[in-house]
Amino acid sequence: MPYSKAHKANTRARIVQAAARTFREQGLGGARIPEVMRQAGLTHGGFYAHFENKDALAAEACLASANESVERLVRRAARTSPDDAVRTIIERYLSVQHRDNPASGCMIASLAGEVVHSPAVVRAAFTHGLTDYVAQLGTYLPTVATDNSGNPDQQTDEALVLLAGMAGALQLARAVSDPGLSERILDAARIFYTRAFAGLSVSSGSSGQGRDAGTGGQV
Amino acid sequence: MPYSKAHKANTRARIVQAAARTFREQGLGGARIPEVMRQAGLTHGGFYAHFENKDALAAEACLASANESVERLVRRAARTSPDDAVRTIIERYLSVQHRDNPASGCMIASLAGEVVHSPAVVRAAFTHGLTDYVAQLGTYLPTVATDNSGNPDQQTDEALVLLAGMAGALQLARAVSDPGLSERILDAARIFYTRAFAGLSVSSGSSGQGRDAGTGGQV
DNA sequence: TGTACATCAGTGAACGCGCGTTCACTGATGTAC
DNA sequence: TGTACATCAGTGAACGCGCGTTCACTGATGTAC
Repeated sequence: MPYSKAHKANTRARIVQAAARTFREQGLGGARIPEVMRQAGLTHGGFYAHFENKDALAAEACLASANESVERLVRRAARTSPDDAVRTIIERYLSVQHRDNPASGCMIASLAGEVVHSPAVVRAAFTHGLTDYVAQLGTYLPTVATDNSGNPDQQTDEALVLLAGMAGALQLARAVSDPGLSERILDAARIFYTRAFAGLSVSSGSSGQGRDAGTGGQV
Repeated sequence: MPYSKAHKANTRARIVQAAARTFREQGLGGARIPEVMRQAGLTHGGFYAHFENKDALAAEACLASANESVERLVRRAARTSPDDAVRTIIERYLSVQHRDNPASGCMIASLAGEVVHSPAVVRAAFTHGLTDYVAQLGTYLPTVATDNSGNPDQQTDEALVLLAGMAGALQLARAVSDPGLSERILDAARIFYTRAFAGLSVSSGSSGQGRDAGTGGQV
């Protein structure tokens, strides 16, 4: 019985954490296994003692990233007044910090485009992570933005729209090569979604709010 | 002087068209040059007589796809009453047909996620294409959804938000492995953006409207 | 308590496939005579 | 007008790199005696 069971589990967790960051930063295709292992303080050969293949790791990374974001949502909401929760979430999501720090950011925005071309394991994990995130996000929404048809799942619908909209805007802000356009996308989307989902008070100003140095655009 | 100049230009155009479809369908990383050339009725060796490398082709494909979409926007708007233009655009964009036919669909939704990791040529072309598309989309917007601060570029801001939101929703609808969730994303987003950008009348019903067979989700 | 042993997490060289790219060749075409 | 020729678009075999994956090995650890 060499090493404790905890030791291997610990190592595995380190690999998943490294993968969660690297995949978000480099994409599913761009991230390389040797790089992930190096980030976890290991060499590439040991990888297959922990995972079946790269796709299996990608799947776990999706779930880990989503959990990370959900927990951050919960922690952040606990600190603010309920009314401010949505506004704060939107402002953080559509901030320059989030745009510039994909490694610690929302995995939906980072991976959605590539997941379409990924095998079932990855897509299933992505779907699961997205569902969790949306469920949590929905709990902060006022349930007034879309309609009043009495649909009990309305909060989820709104959360889906908000998440999709923010993720789309963040992606475009990252993709575009014109810095002015990039900020413009963030600003316009921030103002629009704040108004639509967080009541009427809009904080104007360009990409503001979190411009202080910090842990960087974490969502 | 073998062959006419028109002959080579013609071939080149065929390659770009094939690339525009293949890149949108398979992604920038997933599309392979031999496959593109085969789609254009050629073999892979001839490729470098027309383009410097794969990235140069990707850049041209971005522009071609964007032009295709802009022209479709213009043609479609010319057929409907001005008030219905936005509604029609939103309903088409967020349709099951568009989701299931990326090859002829919006290149923003298909490529945004990968463009982030692409070299400058591709990002520049993507940015250019996006700018053109947004400019055209802006001309159909009523300029009432965001604010009334008198900003002369407000239509562009709104178009950016609308495009980002729709592209994000379409991407998620494609990425998710649960068909029910996929349709739900499209439905929720369609209702939301129609309400926000095309006045009050909402066409409910699930993913409806364009369910007839057709040329397939072209945007 | 100390020591030999069995286990297996982790190492790093090597393999092999896929794909972008190159290159020597071919054959279809327009021009010159 | 017909024919030889020069050009170069297009062919397809081959190259080479990157990266996922494999594998023989090592050495750190917990257990048995």
